[in-house]
Amino acid sequence: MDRSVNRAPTEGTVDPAHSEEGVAAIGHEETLHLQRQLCFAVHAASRAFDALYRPLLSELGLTYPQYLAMLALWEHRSLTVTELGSALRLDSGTLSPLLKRMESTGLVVRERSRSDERSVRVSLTPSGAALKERARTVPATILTATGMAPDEIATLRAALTQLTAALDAADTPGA
Amino acid sequence: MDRSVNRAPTEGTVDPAHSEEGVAAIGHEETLHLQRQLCFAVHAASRAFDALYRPLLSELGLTYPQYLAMLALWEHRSLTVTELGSALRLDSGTLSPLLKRMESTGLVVRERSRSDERSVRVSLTPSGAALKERARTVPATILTATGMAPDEIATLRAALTQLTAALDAADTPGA
DNA sequence: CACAGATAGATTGTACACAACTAAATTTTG
DNA sequence: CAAAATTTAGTTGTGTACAATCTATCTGTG
Repeated sequence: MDRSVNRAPTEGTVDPAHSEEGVAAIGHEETLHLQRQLCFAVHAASRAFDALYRPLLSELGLTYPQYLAMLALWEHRSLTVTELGSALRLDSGTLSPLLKRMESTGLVVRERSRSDERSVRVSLTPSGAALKERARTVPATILTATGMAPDEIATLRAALTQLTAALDAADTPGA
Repeated sequence: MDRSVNRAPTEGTVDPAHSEEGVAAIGHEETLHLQRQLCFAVHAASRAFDALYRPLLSELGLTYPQYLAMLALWEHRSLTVTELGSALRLDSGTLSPLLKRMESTGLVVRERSRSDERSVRVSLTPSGAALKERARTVPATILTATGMAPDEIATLRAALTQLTAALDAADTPGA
């Protein structure tokens, strides 16, 4: 099948929006429309980012989640699995195999902490640290692709960060 | 490990932002900071949505991507796999197994078109159509959780839709 | 009609992502 | 200090998600 998936539905096979912005009266039952869902817009943007990053990162031998992990490690040099999970919002079920793959490609090393044998410290190898230089061109490429000005990006990022915090809070009623 | 992942890093183990909004001078090399990446904010929001929807949809016997597929089908009653892929921005490698699972749970039926034996039409079963009634409460629950006003949501959704279109365009230089 | 090319889905392989569970180590408590 | 509770990673199972590839079918051209 078509490998370029379904980019830019310029010729909507399924008519993308019934009226684009009917923000006003939503009296009856239009709340279950796909194009009206904020969650879908977020989901679609996330996958579009992934598709754009994929070929760039492939040259560096990284997947997109691995790139996010490297961003955290380039900043902190060394983190425990829990700290990395906290930064990336990922749990051990995702991180354990991801870090194992990154260790097998020589970007990081994992070693049990001597002071607390429960924790595993993930550290950059020289090779992993050196990769930062090759990654420097990535952000500018992505920035250009967004077609947005830096302040617009900052605004959007802030809105999303706040949204995420609100969703988290709603998801943890008690705590 | 902790199953509640790493929600609300209220007590930043890895200090979430070095200065929150240093939108101004980014002269040197701060472009590779995790918290500065719009892509990460989008990615995090997407996963936060998924976590919030999960328990709600679980009661309906749906996963989040399956819910999105149902939204499209509740609107159109019946779609080919390609049309559904176009609406959801998913390819056949994802949709084939997903639809097979939905068929096994009795929500949809799949049948080869007589007019074009290559295409497969996905249609709601009575059970799948009836599920819409039980799903009606979902959007309001999510809306409340966002803590946003409807017009704020519309604005954010529009910004994300535009961003997605820009990323798609950049990803398809020629076409 | 023959046949090259295009199209529709399915399949295979790799990589997230999370729930549920397990094992091991540490901390808290009585 | 010993038992209970907590914390830290890892493992297993299910479900996306996409690239690459495959088969079947259809379409266009001569």
